Amino acid sequence: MGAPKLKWTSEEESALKAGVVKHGTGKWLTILKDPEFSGVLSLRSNVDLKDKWRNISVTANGWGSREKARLALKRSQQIPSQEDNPMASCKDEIVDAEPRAISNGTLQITVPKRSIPSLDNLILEAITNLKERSGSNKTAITIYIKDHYWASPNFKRLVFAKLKDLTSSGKLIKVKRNYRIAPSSSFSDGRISGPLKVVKDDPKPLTKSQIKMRNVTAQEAAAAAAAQAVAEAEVAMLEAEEATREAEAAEAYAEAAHAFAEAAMMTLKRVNASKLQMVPG
DNA sequence: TTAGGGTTACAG
DNA sequence: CTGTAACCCTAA
Repeated sequence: MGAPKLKWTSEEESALKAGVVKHGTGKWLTILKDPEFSGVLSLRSNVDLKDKWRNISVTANGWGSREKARLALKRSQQIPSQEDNPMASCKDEIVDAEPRAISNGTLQITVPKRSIPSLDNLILEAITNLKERSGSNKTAITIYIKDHYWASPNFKRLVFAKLKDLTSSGKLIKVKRNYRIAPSSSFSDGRISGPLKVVKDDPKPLTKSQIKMRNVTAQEAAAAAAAQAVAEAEVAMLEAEEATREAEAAEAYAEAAHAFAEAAMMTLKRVNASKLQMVPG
């Protein structure tokens, strides 16, 4: 709630988030030196970035490792009246959908370090992290993903189409106006609707000493770009699918979308392959 | 250089 | 006074 010292502007926050998405959590100095963000973050240090990210994580999540420590501290400080009443008997409808997807320890956003963040997983992550007892609505899900990842002009439509698809495929349950994760559905597969399949390709056997930092960074950036291309290809295909029901002339469009998706995948593969060759001095 | 504990400054 | 966000200090 506070707006104390040198408050962070939304611009700075955005830059930070973008930087994390691009370089991954931790690389604060890398993010800071990135010409793309150095302008906005020129007044911040790497430590500031780290701290800010921590704060963002805590507030966005509701329960970071910091809040626990805080509460523990408070408890020992105000030991008085510790009647302790951990919710006598929570009659609240038991919240199912245990956040199984979040077991990263630091949980947090899934940075495109190795895996490709498909829209499916993004949506699941949004619902899981939002922890809405009665499910999350479209708006909340959209905002979540928008805030933590990227924003495309047709993003809203994208999510809507995807949500619809997931609901009809039984992965999500639509209750009234909210979406919940299907009880008996381990979502964590890498499946993507339609014929397109995410290549979990991950062979990362390279020894650290063999890769130049610069190359790794470039690779990750390219992978992120490719992932977005794939996501957009998904949208195109979904929209094509819907269009097919109304107009049969959409076949060409669907084919184009498919071709685009394949092109994106090839780009990804090329990137991964090229990194094996890049071992300059 | 980064992660985390701790402290300060400000809002409610 | 309490909670929170920015800032500080230090071990690894």
